[in-house]
Amino acid sequence: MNYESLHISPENIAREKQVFEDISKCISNKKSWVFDAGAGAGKTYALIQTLKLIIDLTGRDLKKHNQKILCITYTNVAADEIKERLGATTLIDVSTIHDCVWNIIASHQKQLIEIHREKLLHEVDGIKRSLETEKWAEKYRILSGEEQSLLLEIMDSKKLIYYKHKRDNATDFRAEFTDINERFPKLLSNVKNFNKVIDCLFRIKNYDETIAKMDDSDRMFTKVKYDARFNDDRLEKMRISHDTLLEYTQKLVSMNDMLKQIICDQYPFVLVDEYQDTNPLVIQMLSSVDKYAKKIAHTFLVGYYGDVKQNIYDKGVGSNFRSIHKGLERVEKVFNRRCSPEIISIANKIRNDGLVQESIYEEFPDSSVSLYNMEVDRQNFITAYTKKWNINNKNKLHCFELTNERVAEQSGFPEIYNFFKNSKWYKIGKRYDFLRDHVLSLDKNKLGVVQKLLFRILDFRYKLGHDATMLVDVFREKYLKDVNILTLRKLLEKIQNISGETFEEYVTNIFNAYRKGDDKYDKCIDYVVAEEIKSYQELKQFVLNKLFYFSENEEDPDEDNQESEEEVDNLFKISMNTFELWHDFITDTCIGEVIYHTYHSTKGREFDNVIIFMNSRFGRRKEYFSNLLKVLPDKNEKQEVGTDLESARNLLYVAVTRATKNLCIVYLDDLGEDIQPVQTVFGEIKSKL
DNA sequence: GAGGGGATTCTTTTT
DNA sequence: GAATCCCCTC
Repeated sequence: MNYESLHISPENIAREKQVFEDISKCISNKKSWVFDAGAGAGKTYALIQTLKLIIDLTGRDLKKHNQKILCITYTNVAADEIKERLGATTLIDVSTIHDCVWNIIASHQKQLIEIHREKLLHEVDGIKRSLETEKWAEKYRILSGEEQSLLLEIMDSKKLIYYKHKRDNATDFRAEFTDINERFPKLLSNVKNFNKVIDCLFRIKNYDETIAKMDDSDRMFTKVKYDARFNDDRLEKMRISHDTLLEYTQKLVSMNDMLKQIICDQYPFVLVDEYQDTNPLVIQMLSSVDKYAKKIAHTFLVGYYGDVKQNIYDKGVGSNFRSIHKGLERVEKVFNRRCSPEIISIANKIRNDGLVQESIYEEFPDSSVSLYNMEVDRQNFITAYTKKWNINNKNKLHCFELTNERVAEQSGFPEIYNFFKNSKWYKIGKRYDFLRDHVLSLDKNKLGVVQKLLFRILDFRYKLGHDATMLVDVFREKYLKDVNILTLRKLLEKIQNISGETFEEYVTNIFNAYRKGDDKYDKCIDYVVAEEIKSYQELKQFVLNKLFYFSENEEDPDEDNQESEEEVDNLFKISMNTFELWHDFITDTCIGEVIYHTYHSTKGREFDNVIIFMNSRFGRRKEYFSNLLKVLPDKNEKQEVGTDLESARNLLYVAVTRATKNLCIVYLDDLGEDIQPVQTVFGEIKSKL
């Protein structure tokens, strides 16, 4: 969309200015505020304007007192964007909440250790309580105290064997622990419950030992560590997760007035971007600093920017916000600078909190909204709409799907996604939650080990095929220094000429020319592939080791290995075109006219042409969207708080408001008889293309 | 037909 | 890691 040609009336310009003046009044009256604005209102713009205004008003004082403005974002991407739009300034710290909070508290190790010790004790208590009450532990409870300690003793001596076979099926697992089965006959009747109990026992032991070491001031146990790369608590190793970091911070701040003062003196202004996504503990913390600052009469202003209805993450504070940080001035912006009036009107009906948006523009280009309820072949439907909306490379079509699996399928590389999904490491290893990051992340660092290797080869090939690519992108910089251009060009040509219809062929051809006397070529291949892989066979072996033989399961090597080998073979027999589509997807360079996203991943973005494919089920919740559609324009917000209805509503709101001009929703399940609510919002329900 | 146990099947996103 | 389906036993 080209918004610059759209006209805004003088009245609306004045009204928009007034909104900003409301914020500026909060600043001069020293009142914290919350800026609520629906989708497409220009929230980030307002945030940046506010930052600039604060600098204009108080920059000099801030500098004099060595103070700063703090701007907290939810993601690194958002932090980077704000930094860029802001330009160079030393008066503003922009960072994610976790970075920021860790910077503040990391030096308070003495108190952190105390909190950590308490947490460990608390966890041990909790685990003991579940062993005493939960049904899955009832077989364990039957044992006498002596038997219980004996069990722990035996299992502790077999710890490595236990972890190795933990994921085996029940029969194999029992075979490995026949001695336990003899000594405690009933205990292994349910292997899963047994595992749960043993895990608990180990954790208690670990935590107890850690507490003891902390009390002994063991050198390895004098500091609490946080590493943004890991998302799991390793409390016994003094390492905490993202959530625990916030938990500790909140505790530390609440019990330490000195720290509250340090925070408010260091950062008299704190702006929170997308506050609805922020963990409630963060809001609690800011609220308590706010209270304390008032008590000691220091300046401390918080400005929250966000939209409760765009909370689509489970852990975000969402609509609970208002009950946590009270006494805020509310600034509301009703303008929408993104969507057509038609789409705005639908979005207004989906919202149920009373915020009604209006377009800021006097006129808007032709737009369309339609809703279909029918079973469709997606491809046919998309083809029809490609014509209808005149889709081409400059006017792309964006399709929203609920799951990543479907996005992978529609984007043309289901075989690749499914290969990983069905590989042992993910499937038997129950690492389902890693799949998305490992296979589909646009951040290459987040890809899995195997995926990274495949990506390197594909990216190398892609860059060779593109004229715009600089030599430095393809070759290690070291080469460029002592090789003359002619040799380099020859080498480039040689590599460019490597062909292959499938991944197997391509890699085979790469290695056919390897170690044939061309030292420079060899080095180049070493760099791209990996030092330890010298043939297609070795590549295959690498994949097998990482994804299939990782536990070195020695039993039935024949049958097992053959099957796994076949799967890897099949992966590499897939056409190179399919791999290219995967490569384009994770580099965000899709050349097609149709681009697929999950609903969630479109947050913050906007597209001219959007088709939303929707069905009733989302995950385990079979009636996720069907329940919402039955009550769609219902304004009874309070009853919905915390329910699936609320989260479905927010997700639909986010999805719908991504569209600027053309929007089409396709509901693929039966709408049932109660179609009135859907009609009220979307008008006619079409059942034919 | 009730309940126990095993295997299989699921979503999204961020730090 | 919970929900659900399926199979088995009593």
